[in-house]
Amino acid sequence: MHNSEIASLFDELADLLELQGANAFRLRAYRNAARTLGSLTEPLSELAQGGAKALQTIDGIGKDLSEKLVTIVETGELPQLEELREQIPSGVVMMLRIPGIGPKKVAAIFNELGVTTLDQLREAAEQGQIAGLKGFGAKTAATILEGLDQVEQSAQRVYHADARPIVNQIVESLAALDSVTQVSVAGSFRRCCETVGDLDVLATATDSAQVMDALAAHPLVEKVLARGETKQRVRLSPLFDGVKKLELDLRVVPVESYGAAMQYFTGSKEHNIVIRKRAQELGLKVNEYGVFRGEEYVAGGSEAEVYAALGLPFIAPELRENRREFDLAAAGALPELVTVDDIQGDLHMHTTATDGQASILEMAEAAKARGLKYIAITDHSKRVTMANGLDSARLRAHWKNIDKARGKISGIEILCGIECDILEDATMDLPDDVLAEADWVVAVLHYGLKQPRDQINKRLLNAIRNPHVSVIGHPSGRVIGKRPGAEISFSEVFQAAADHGCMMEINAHRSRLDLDDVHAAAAKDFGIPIVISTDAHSVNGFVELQNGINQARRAGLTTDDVANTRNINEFRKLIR
DNA sequence: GCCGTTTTCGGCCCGACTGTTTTCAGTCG
Repeated sequence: MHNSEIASLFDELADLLELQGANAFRLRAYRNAARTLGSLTEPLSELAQGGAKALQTIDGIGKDLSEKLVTIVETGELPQLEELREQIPSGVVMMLRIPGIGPKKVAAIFNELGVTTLDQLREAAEQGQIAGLKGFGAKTAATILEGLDQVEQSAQRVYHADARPIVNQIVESLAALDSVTQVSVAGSFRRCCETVGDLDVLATATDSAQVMDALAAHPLVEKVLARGETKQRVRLSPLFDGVKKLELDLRVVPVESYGAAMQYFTGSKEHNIVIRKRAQELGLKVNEYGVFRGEEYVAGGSEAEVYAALGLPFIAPELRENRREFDLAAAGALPELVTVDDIQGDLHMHTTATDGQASILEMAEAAKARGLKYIAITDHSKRVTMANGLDSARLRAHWKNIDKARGKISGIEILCGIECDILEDATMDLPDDVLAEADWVVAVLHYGLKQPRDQINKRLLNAIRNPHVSVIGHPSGRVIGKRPGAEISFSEVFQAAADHGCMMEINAHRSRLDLDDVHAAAAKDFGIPIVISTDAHSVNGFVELQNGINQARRAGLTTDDVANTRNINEFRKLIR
């Protein structure tokens, strides 16, 4: 069973226990554990070989949870969970996803009305049974009916890239108001998470009512869900088809609290729990209004002030996940994060030779316009028949065309590359003598991803040991690890890459973001050069670079860690 | 259920908003 599946068992257990009214701190222990397990880079099935004791070295895993983990790994199930599932139908757990309805209300609905499915819930609400329950009323019944419509939607999250234009429009329109002095986005969007569940916007203003009125009247706002003195929650209409309706929280705060509020609402929750504990230890209190010693205001105008009051340097939002930012801060070793402007080359893209939409020259011109100094054209190899992949002869002809294109454009270098499949039998899709002629070889797995872990590992290791392979694309949990039974041993793969001078790619395409932040951070620890590539299939594809940068920053990468921040000559030296 | 330079008990971050109440519990972030 994969780590993320095991993590979701713990999350499910927490949901079920919560419906039974279990101690809140016990629930937190399960949820913390689920979060930690989900972000491990080594398979739990392997770690569990060392027994319960070995698992207890994982933060947040104690005696009880380590024993449960061993049971799960050995038997594939957990008796306690099975038992709870029998007591509480899955439809009841689904009710927890209705906005505005929590465990207490769901438990009441289940226990007092015997409602066990969402359909029954809708019926009960429509017939007035819900409003008749103690502690419930007409409003709650209406909330449930409305929420039921959103349940399916609310499971989705929205790509950062899709939320960006929405955020920009709203922030810009609020910034234009007379009474607004500062406005900015906070939350998971500001932390540059790959996806966002909702949006948080913060403002300082001389007239908070004007700001809230303006937001309510914004063309992107579909409905005001709640409004108070300092806080307004709205539902947005989608900017594109197929993107879910985001909810947005606007908070209007005093100028002296702006930094504290930014810090508070940027999160993450886990980062802030550490912040608040640290404050307590220093005899201080931190909330969204500032840092206080007793009643006395100590800091809060800027985030830097807040961190300084706690004896900390400013920590970049992307790092605020309580992973290792506090250790790095203590060691004075917070990284200076790579930015999108640092990138000089893009090393993964397609043309009309295979499944791209633009010619070599068009891609080169678009890359140049984007400010890039070099690119690698990396069309598919023959195994990818669906994309009209190239065999040796077509590839050599394609490289000749690249050479011709070089003569028609100046100011950008074009490398002759190939995205070569690593076949199911662990050999490469093209012969070594062809790969040897390439400037740049991206080795990837497209097929046979459900093979056993050992075979997947073997394929990756073989590619890494092939001296003609420049970089491994798609190596992370995204493509491989999340497929049951096919997790890879990251330390083995990363160690091999480090030993052989093989790079690792952060694939920036939003829907196949690969080598995510957690794995990129692990790769950095092994000293592997990392390239951030767009996998562009059209001239518009380069905008995706930002997604890769987001992951790189969340991984704590600097310009030194990212190979394609170097100029072409320095970059060539890194290619083995 | 986890954790410990206050270590085997007693803590565990903090506040806003809503609805159903008549002073507060539930939910959310």
